[in-house]
Amino acid sequence: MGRSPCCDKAGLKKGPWTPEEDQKLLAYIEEHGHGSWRSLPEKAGLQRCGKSCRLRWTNYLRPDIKRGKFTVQEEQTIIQLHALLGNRWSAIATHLAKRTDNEIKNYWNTHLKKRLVKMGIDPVTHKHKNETLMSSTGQSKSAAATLSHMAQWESARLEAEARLARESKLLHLQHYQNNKAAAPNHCLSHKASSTNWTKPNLGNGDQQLESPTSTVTFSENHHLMIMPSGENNSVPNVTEFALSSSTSSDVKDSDHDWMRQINCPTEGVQEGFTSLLLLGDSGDRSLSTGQKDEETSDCSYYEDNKNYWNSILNLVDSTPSDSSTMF
DNA sequence: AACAGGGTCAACCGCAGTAGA
DNA sequence: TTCTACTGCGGTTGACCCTGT
Repeated sequence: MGRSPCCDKAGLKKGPWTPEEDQKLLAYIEEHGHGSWRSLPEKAGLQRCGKSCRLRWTNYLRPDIKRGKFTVQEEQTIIQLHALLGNRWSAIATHLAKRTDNEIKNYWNTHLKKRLVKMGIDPVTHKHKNETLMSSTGQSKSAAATLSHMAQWESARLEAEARLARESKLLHLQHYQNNKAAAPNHCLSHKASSTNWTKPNLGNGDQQLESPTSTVTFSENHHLMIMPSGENNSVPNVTEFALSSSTSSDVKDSDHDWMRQINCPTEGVQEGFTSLLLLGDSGDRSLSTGQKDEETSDCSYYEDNKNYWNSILNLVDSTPSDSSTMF
């Protein structure tokens, strides 16, 4: 596995990009597409390595990037997806419209992680510090195993979906580049159009991307939703894809039933752990509403944990209650 | 006004995975 | 099968900015 030596070359510039460099890169990609990143700098007249150009493009210059403050919904999405996926920023980024993995990673490290720590929640496990003490009981153990199983399954599904989204994005970009000559369009006013991804206007500020397998709705004000796409699906849907992948080959139909049971609506799900977390930094909150005595706390922790994961699954689960097509 | 310390974020580094010869 | 070239990803760094003293 030879590692790319591109950045070791002498004479290549490092550090912050100048507006002139940005302009060169932007102009070149608009004109030719990025093609091979390695050869791009030379062709574009940049004294940079290809890697640096790619990073600048993907994290800053790309037209479909939203900058500025994260909304509460975005924060919630990040926290919930992080609980499910861990530090897989690119996978998380596929579920946040117009945010880059780098931006999400930075935001997590500088804001969200600290907030969790401040509240006594382990940012890695997303468990309240007290929860560790409860883990020795049988019920908690089985609950933990159940939740872990659930998380693994969802993780595999999301991973597959993220991969699919990436592929579609690529196709979309290629299509965009191919169409550029016919219909010149400034990069920064780029409008999504592709045979694989469409972006209908929902008229309420929401943006929707439709992949061949599912429709991902992004909203400033609403939870992320993934819905089965229209009737003309010639490609297996995301869930089927995930289920057929090696990472989730052990998930059988019985697991789906099991998932359904676990995922049945629970009172207070929408006000789960994360929502409470986001509502304020008031610090000394308990996991459940009200005070718990010692005898009931174990059960309550289990309930809270279940609610937490349910809220996560509500977020990522594309399954409307009656959509038998998904399973 | 000057300095120190902390926070933020763009950019870099290096590993891992993959495609193709 | 092996090697090389290349891309993608996550962790880390460091310059810049802000705030408090």
